Amino acid sequence: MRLTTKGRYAVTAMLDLALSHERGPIRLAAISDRQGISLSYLEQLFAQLRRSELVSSVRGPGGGYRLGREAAAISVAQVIAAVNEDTDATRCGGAGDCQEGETCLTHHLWMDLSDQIHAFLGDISLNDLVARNEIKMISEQQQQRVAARADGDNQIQVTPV
Amino acid sequence: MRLTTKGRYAVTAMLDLALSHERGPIRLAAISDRQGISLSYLEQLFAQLRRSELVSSVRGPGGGYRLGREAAAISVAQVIAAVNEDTDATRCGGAGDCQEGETCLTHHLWMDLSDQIHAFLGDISLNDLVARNEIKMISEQQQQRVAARADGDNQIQVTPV
DNA sequence: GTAATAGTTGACTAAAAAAGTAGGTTATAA
DNA sequence: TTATAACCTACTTTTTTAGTCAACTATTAC
Repeated sequence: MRLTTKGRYAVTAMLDLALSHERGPIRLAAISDRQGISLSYLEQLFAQLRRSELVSSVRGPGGGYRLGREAAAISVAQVIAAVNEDTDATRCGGAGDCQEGETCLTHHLWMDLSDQIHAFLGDISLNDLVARNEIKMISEQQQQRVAARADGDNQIQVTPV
Repeated sequence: MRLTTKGRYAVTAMLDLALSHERGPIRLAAISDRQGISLSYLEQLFAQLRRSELVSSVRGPGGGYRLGREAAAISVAQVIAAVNEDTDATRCGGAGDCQEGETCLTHHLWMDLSDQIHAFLGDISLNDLVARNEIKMISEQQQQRVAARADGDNQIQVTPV
């Protein structure tokens, strides 16, 4: 079982996509700015997300990424699984051959825990997250911060959305 | 968030203690044999478990480890916490300063997940595990295997308990 | 008192994974 | 035809895991 920055980044990036998907394809550079994730790292993650068909891409100028299907049909568990973070808590991957081919003493405990985590993460869709008030507020603050930063850096007036 | 062999070993070893605690202090070497965990590694884990007062030790011949308090009063969550596996799913440890001092987009999601895992693992005591039938059966098989191994290796007749 | 037992401690190591970097290639819209 | 942005591969650094090793101390039994 591991849940690290990688899985968290993937979910955060997907949520960013979900929040702004009506604005057409979203550039990874924009996600990088808003979420503070390195562009190169995002590229790696999105390669995996694409293979799992959770996103689709548009190349060239004006291009970027879209959600592969509606936000209500993408669960947090699917996003985490796509970047190879296994939410399985057992050592044996559920096979029960944890200790020299036999079942280890705590196998059933980890199975139960895995089920819990799966049930929890599998039941939350990106749409559910988009609807949450805390998330809406954080998203707005992030957009303002990015706009302010562009303003200060380049003296370019950014048109508010 | 991480749950690895370390935490699993700790819980397994503590459960082994709980299963045989009426036989007096248990040597780590015996746990090592039954559970297939390296003795040196067990020593490290038990040093941490001792600091958290989850076990007490008896030195010298006939010595070993005992549970620090009754099995019903030790939760799986406490054991895992004792060996430094944090069941916290956030990056910030719950502080909410995940992204350059601000709260990241998915902070609340990971907080909720942490709560779920904590609630689940905190509610299961070693005693609960001891009472489970699958675990009783696995424990018996392990004892038989160890006895058979000693028999074959040394031609020593082991007195059954 | 001496030997055996069993916990106690700390330093060290190999392997794996995570996290991030760097540099180039390809498709496409303007 | 040029700028853009996805795509891809290889590499590096850092952290963590999962151990090993060696020496030390307390206690019991003879």
